Amino acid sequence: MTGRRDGLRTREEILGRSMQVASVDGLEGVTIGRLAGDLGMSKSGVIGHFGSKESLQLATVGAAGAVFVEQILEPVRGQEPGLARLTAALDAWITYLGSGTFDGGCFFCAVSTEVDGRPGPVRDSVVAVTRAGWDFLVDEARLAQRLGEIDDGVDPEQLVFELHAYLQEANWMFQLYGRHDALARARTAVQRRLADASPDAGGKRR
Amino acid sequence: MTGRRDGLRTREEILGRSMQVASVDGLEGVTIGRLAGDLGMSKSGVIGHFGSKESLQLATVGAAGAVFVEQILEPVRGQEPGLARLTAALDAWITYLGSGTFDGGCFFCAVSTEVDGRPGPVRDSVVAVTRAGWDFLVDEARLAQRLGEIDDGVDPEQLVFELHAYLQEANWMFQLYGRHDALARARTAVQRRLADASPDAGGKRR
DNA sequence: CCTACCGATCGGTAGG
DNA sequence: CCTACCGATCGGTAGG
Repeated sequence: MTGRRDGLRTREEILGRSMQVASVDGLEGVTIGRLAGDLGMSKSGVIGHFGSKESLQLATVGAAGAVFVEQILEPVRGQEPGLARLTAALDAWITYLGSGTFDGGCFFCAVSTEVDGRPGPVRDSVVAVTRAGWDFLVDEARLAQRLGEIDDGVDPEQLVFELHAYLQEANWMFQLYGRHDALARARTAVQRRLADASPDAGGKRR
Repeated sequence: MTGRRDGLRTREEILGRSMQVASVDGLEGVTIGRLAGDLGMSKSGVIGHFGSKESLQLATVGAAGAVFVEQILEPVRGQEPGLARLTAALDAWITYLGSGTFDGGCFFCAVSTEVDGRPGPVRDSVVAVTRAGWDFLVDEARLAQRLGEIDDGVDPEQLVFELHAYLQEANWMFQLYGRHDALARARTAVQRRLADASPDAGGKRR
């Protein structure tokens, strides 16, 4: 009984460390020997929980997806669907970028550019998780439009393209240049873009 | 005489291959043995031109910076300074993203997220080159504002934050999802943002 | 530019 | 979960 529980706990410790390492050095930087050294265990003890490095990478992506859901999607479940929830999610997303949850900043910003040129299950998994985040934003934007909170002339996909761009740019600028004002710039950009998309703004075509 | 010329040519062949590999698999993916295999030469033949892997990485970043200057900054030198040149540079930048110049898309998009968590000369070099591109955009935006082509209420850094975000998002979406419409979305976003920043648009505060 | 080699580390397995 | 080990590859050097 305690054996199984300890096994699950060790597995989660491995995944926790693996996410941190991947956020800084990418999924290729997650080597079995390094995790073993960091966690004070043997290589076979690490890999035994997953079977192969690819399985470990897939489990790491899944664990990071769960963190994303927990930090951005869960907190906004209580919000009114539509513009209120969209705004709250973007706010939580920017907060997450500066939260220090991962040592290397946004896990998927780091990992998606790493795997985008390497076909295979790991890439497919990263595509699926990031697409879920993207689709969530588009769905809320579409709903907001149907509710009359966003002007009819706006293309929801184009709107999300721009909003998501601010999030990625903020993480890039913060991580590469250490500029803490990047997060404030993203908030400013999001507010401006949503204000322009409101029906009150007269549409502004698109 | 031909000896020195051949040496320089080989060096450029190594750097050309190194840039391609780095755009797909990152600077850590550029291993001496892999380059040697790809180019049909020995490992010592490759590393002899640079002395160490770090020097090879630095030379690769420098070579990619030269490509960036050649494809984006050189073509817009003939444009009128200010808004015309800013617009032309953004246009050339988006064209570069879809040009197939590098197998893995924008070299610096791939490499900057890789090195942002690894202090050292390679990171410093990537910071310097990307900053030069950023500063170029800010300088042109400031000039455009002084010329009355951009409204006085606009913050040039905030404007460039948003414009640069569209460029990065386009590369991200294109590389990860294979969506060719990402480039058109970036053009749409750039046009809309610049139109909103024009004095004719009445400022729109910021 | 080459061959031949160095110690370290890689992912992974055998056997317990 | 461990030790002990495998072949492959890593960055780099010696000597030519």
